[in-house]
Amino acid sequence: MTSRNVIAIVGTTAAGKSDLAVEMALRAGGEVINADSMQLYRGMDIGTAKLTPAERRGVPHHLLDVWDVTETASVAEYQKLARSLIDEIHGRGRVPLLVGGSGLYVRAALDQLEFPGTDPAVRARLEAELATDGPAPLYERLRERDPAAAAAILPSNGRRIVRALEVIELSGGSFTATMPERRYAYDAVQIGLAVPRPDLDERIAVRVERMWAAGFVDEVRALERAGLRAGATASRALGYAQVLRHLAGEWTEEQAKDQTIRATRRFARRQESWFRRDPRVQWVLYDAPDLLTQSLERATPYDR
RNA sequence: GGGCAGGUAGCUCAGUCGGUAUGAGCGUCCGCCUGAAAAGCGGAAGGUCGGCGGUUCGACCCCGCCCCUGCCCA
Repeated sequence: MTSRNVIAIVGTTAAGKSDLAVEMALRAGGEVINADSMQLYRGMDIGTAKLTPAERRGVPHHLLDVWDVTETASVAEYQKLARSLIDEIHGRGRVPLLVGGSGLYVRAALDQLEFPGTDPAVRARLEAELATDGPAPLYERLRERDPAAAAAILPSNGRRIVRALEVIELSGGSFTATMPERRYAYDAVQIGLAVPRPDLDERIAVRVERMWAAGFVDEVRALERAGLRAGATASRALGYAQVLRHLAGEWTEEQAKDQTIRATRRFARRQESWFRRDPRVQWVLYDAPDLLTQSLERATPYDR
């Protein structure tokens, strides 16, 4: 039985991707590569629903706990890490299982996609400008230098305008503001775990309740001492951002919890729309009795 | 039983000194996304303004009665 080069398991948060991945890895002789932007952070365990070592059941898991919460995340860096891991696992004759709900990270690992460079100084300057003047003047400049990019970016989206200007400045060229055609860089397959809305909303609420019961607030408190507030990415993670506001006295603990549930649902909707657009994703119902079999079948091309 | 406050979008509420509701936030639905992506941004759908009468050219807004909710007094 030959299997694909790389098996990806995608879908919304709380769909059960991690557990399925372990099952599949056990059956297919695989190793898991995390594709969840927040699970890359060290110490963010409860809030990201990171599998405990016991739950990993002996299956090697990669790209967990590699960044400090004070570091800003980077897809480009993730891409390098993920790809070298894929090669490494292939070298061992094993199957890489890419698992996570960060759509862009999955594409960075699997697809032909190149990220133009960055420069902290340029970025900082543009961001400072955005902070003081708002997006309008920056957008005006973008329109002059790269009309095509400007047409694809909304005038109110300061973040994307800044990045576009940064790339243009550094490269002297233009910024590709639309995602390229989907082309795998590997012989990959993506399995999507589909969860009907009502179930999904319920699962999210349950998950958040469990996080709280498991001592999530203490986890955030400890990370706060480790500099979480200074982390541009980690401080904005679902749950962490809300608890931070509670710790600052802005919200009660109950409010922080409710807001976390809301925000997570909103996020799950964004994840759905991201993965739904990718016609290559093969969907399986999260609670199908033969979920594992179905998933393994899809990971095994009989047509060659 | 009496008094007061209130009944406007799924929820919490603005608002109109009578002239077809610019309604807002949240929620819902949909879309975008190339070095922060659990981030960032955009669009749409939702209301017989508690009910029935009356006054008026015209009522969500004024009047009457009724229903519902909350508080207070008996």
